[in-house]
Amino acid sequence: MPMQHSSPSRTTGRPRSAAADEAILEATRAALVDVGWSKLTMGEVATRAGVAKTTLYRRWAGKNELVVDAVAVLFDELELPDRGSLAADIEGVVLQFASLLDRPETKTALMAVVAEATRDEPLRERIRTSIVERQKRLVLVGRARAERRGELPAPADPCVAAAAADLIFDVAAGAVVHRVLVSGEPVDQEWVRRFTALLVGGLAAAAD
Amino acid sequence: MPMQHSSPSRTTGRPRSAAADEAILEATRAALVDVGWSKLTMGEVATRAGVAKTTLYRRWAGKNELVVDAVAVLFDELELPDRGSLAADIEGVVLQFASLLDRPETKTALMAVVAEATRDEPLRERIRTSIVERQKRLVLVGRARAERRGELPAPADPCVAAAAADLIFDVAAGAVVHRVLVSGEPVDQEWVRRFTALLVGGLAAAAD
Amino acid sequence: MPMQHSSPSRTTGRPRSAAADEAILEATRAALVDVGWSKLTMGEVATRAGVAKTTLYRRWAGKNELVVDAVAVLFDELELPDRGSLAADIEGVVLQFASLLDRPETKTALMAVVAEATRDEPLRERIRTSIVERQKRLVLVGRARAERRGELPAPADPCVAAAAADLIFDVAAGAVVHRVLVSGEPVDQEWVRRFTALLVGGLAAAAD
Amino acid sequence: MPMQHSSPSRTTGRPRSAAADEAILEATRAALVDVGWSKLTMGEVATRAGVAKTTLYRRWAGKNELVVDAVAVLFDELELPDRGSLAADIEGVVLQFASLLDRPETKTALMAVVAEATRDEPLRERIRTSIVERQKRLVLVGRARAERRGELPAPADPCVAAAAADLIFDVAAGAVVHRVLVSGEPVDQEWVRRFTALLVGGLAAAAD
DNA sequence: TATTAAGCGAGACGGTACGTCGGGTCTTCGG
DNA sequence: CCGAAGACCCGACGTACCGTCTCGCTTAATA
Repeated sequence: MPMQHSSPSRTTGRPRSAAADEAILEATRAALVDVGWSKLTMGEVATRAGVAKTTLYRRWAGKNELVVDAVAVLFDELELPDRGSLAADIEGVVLQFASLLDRPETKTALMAVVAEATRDEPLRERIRTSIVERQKRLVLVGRARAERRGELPAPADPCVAAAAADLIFDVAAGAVVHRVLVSGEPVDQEWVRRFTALLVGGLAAAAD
Repeated sequence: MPMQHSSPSRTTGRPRSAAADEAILEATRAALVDVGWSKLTMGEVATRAGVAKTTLYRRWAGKNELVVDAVAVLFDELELPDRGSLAADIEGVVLQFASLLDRPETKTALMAVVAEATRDEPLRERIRTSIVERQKRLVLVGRARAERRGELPAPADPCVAAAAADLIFDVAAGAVVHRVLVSGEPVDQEWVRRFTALLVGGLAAAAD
Repeated sequence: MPMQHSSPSRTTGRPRSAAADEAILEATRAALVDVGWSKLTMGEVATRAGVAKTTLYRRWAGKNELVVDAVAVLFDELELPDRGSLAADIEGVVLQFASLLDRPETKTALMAVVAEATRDEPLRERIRTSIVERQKRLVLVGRARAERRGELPAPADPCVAAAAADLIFDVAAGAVVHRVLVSGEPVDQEWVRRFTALLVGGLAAAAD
Repeated sequence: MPMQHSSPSRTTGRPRSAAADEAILEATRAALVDVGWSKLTMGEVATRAGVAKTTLYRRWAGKNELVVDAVAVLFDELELPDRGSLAADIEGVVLQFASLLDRPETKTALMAVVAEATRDEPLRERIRTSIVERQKRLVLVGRARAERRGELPAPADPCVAAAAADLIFDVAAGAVVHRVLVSGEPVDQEWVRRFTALLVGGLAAAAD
């Protein structure tokens, strides 16, 4: 997962330590918690992981890529259990997402790598595949479930459906991120309730 | 505006050059366009501004503070002319905001300083007062206008009104930011139309 | 004494404070004792003297010139009372000179300004007139006294006499300076006795 | 020779470049010639040597230590070939020493580091072992040779002998240094002849 | 089993930027 | 015109990380 090797698969020589990989990612997360993104150094990560700097650079191109990989796994925790209604599903996942964003390692890292990505297309792609697309899947699952429940009509055009899913994703994820990181206000029960009402109401209105 | 002086206003000694201030901020914006946030150096800014590094440090504590001030003024361009309806007002301001975020100096800087701010309370406060609060005002203006037009009911409780404004702000700003910087998709006429429909529908539903 | 003014003598305007001059030199000596030559700064001297940096630069061209003037006055303390014999005179003045060199302000400053002077002819001249020539006078006085006593013959040629005085001066001053600053050994009674014996013996032998 | 390593000899890691050492010292001497001591900068030396500043600081604590090492090697050139008599030996070595002191790199550096050493005991020690002691050896060699020739009596007490050697060293080195650097007069054939006469006369007188 | 190609730790390397300090100059005000 | 205060430009400081490079050593798959 870390880096595409020059040779798609070597066979000779000593294989890379699998243990080192996880130690490095773990050390990266720990360092993010302790010192934050901007004071995170490759040397520090290497030391914490009990590994030489060379080993880091053999696997990741730099700090950006390393941190994306270290943080990406955290976003796999997000789940969408069936809570019985569209509103309940939304409230559940929004709370989950907000509490994930509140963790120090994601809080300090996420916006930073996004900022770096504005001038780095490969990084942008990596973020998209490692983090963004995995969350967007939740929107599709939730939508399908709501349709099955009859809460939302099935879209006529699959292309329109995709655009709608993108919109919902940007609105939901964007609102939470903005609330937490920019406004700096808590995503509490009350806010989630109001946000969900707004979103469900908008979806219903748009469906007419 | 740059830095609070130790004494609110000294009288002795040579006064600080007012011209330098603007030259520095302008140089900062130009450098952001050319090299982006992470490769922006204080030395480079000083050179571009025709100023000594010490002059920068005398006025700003570091790169973060400098960039916030340099970028903040751009957000004052946002306006909310009366376009005749709530939907038209929202579409107008969202398009404005999106095109502002698309400028290279804001695109590269905004997320970066927000990321830094997660570990720096004074910086967070500076961002809030210099950038965030100025935008939030637009929400209040738009809401009042919609109420005057009869598109939205006047809220019973001013406290509830404030929370609603905050929510709308986080949703609108967050959605645009996420669309542009995270999803990396354009905020075009079509997307704005769909987003506005969702938001207006949600507001109408919530008002009932 | 400090600096030759651009106009040999002005008449209009506020005259320079005479008190400032002495305060600055005194502050310079004090700072030399505290921090030594290489960490001595003009700003520090100005602060200690309760004077603005501008005032320093109006009177001295730089650190070198200031320190020469500050230290020069100390060399005026050297005296050559008649101790009854050439050897006693030499012993007396050598001890005086050594104890002067042992003072922290001279110890740290003297070699430093001499070093600077190797690439700065005006400074070399200033050192010569302010410090060196004043000591050389002692040699002439001592020689004349020894001749009056009949310990040394009067030189036939005044030109030869001058060269002899220069030689004695370089030998005496050089030996003490080298002993104190380079060898780092004390100039005690015993050493002075041995040195004087060597010098007087040499003079006597050369006189034959 | 440059700096005592923390571990007397490491085994792991990339070894220090031996070539860099000589390049740095050579660059230091060249820079001394061109710009003198007080305008000599570590950055300039690094650039001239084609080396990073960090490499300098990894090996030497600062400018003082670096310059001592750079200049010390020049003093190894001094030799004391047998010229047949004590006076001839002295004249020879004094001329050698004077011409060494006349070289721009020593002239500007020697007094400077001695001045610095007045407030820096480790530096003083470094100067002593790297420069001073090596010259003092010449005195011992010359003395022994003179005794063998019968020009000087063998000293009864070895302790007295050492003190005498120290005295001669301070007188000879001090006189030359003072003549060249303080008085700023040339050490020509004539001066050397007169000085040697004085010294040999003094030694003879003291031996009685 | 021996070879061998790569991985690995350590740490020196050439760089770039940092934030600070001091130098010497200037610009203001008040005396 | 002097003097204080302090901002100004400049250049050097010594440090921190960067990402790369040598070292000597392990380690496992292949021959």
